[in-house]
Amino acid sequence: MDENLRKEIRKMALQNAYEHGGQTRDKIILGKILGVKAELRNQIKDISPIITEIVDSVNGLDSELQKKEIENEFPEILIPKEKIEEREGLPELKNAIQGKVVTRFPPEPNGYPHIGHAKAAIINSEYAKMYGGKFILRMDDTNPEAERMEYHAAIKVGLEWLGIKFDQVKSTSDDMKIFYEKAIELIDSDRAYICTCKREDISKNRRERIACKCSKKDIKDNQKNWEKMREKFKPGEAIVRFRGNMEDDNAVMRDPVLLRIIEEKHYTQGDKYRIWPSYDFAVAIEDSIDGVTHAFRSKEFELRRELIDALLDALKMRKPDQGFFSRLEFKGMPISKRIIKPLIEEGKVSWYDDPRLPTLEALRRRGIRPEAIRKFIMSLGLTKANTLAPFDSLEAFNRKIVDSESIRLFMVANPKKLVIKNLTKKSVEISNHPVIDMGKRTIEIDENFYISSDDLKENPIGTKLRLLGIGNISIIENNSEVIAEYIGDEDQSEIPKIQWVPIQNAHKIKMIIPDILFNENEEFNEDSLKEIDVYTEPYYLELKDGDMIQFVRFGYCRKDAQTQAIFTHK
RNA sequence: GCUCCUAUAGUGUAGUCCGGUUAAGCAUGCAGCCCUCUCAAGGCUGCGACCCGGGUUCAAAUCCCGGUGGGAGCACCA
Repeated sequence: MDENLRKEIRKMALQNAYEHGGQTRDKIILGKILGVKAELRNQIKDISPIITEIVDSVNGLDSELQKKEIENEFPEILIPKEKIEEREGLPELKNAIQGKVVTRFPPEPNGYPHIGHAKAAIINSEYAKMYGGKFILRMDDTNPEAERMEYHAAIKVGLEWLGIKFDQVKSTSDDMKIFYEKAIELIDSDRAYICTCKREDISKNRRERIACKCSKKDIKDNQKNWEKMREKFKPGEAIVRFRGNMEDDNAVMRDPVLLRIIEEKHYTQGDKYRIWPSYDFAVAIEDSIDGVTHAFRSKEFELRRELIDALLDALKMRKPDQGFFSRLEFKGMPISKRIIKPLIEEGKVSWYDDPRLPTLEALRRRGIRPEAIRKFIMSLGLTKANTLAPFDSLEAFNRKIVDSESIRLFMVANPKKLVIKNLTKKSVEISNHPVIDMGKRTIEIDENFYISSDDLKENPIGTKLRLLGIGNISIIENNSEVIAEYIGDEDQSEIPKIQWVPIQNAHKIKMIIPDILFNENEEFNEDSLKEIDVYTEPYYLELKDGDMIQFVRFGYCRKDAQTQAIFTHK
């Protein structure tokens, strides 16, 4: 046993003892030394007793002696350990070549974009950015019954607001001719057949893993029926099915639908087509021909991975790598149209931009910044575990961004009139931000103010308050209005500091305070939107709509209009 | 019912593939202190976790087996 090794072990033992109250353990030291010197792993029997001996010896010293030895022999131990550097951003991709990664975000234009869309768009776009690759926005519009131009536009606006840049924008419906070619190819090679069974029967057979009679038809029949699908068959009478495996454990593989007849007018293609590809068929082909190398989507699609691979194999087309992530939803904030739509119809929620909703438009109105959303989503990582993120977390990111650009203003809720008897000041100058130079504003004052009754004790007579920027007062009367006397400017830190608004030029606004829509028991929260009348300084009128404000001692708000502000967060 | 995915502090995650260098890292939250004419931001300190049970191994959050909890799919929606 060479001396250097003994010394190294002793150093480790001392360090570990030092970090753990003067005691260490041989198993831990063994693990540590094997971690550093992998070559010792086949000599465990030899070094174990030595480690035990050294550890015992170190444990036998009192901490003073340990420290002395460290100082003399291994002073480097005393230097605080450097923090382990955390990986920035998303985990590395498999099979990714710098400059050759292509990702895509394929939303269906059937609703307003929300935080879930943001997650998919951000993850895919970050990967393209990370590898210097290409990022595609593809409107996945293969169900004419659901797609609308209004949604298409809203999605683009939302993504633009998020600051997501695309190298290419397209629609799945641009490639209808290709879907037809590929469908014919599958029919001609007997990898697909036309099924004319009833919808319920198909579903039942699928559940029971039974093949239907249509799957036994020969290629010629299928080719004939394909032609009939183009005009003669009515919607629902015939579909193209992939020959998968009716007995597969993965139900998705049980002869899935590839194309079906829909006669609804499409929002961009009109009535040019009546046979439309299903999601699986369209995505498989699109990702392949678009050159997508890595396709990430939420995990409810996980079982489709096998189908998409099988489809592309049958067509001898290139396959992308597929990845999945958990859906993102906030506690008490529904994401699905199924839940939001009735709320709007019942008038419980005003519209898709209601600040209680997790739509991008609502988040924007509420004062959440795109950069906060990006950081937040990146902080969630690529996990497949269910995420029910607390809104707190997003707020924390947002607060840090918004703090440096929010002007500090005074605002009084639950106002109570205050008269200061002996105040001679006619105006005060107050700085717009405590650390950043955002200028100052002058507020004209007289002896009449609003202060918040929240800042008054039950029996406030005799209490002292400091009106921020003005000075100290002592309360002498508390009836319908509070009467106080001015007692000087001295900064006495034990006096509570409060904000105020001069009555003579107070500006009344409506403060909207959004809260979660559904409580723990998933019942609608009747108090989810509070609207209170509050008074602000007149300076509020000089701000632009959309500006962020921090009302001192209240929280961050976004100016929504001259007479209305929305509470963002504390 | 069948199939798949998933499980780390109050919450969200890193680490898990390839067992040891971390008696588990970060953020948020909470508590305290500093700074400050805000209950903000910033700085510092503290609190707090490997779902359960077996097994393999000198060594398991990590590998294996068996449970349990949560989610998803079984559409002519995507």
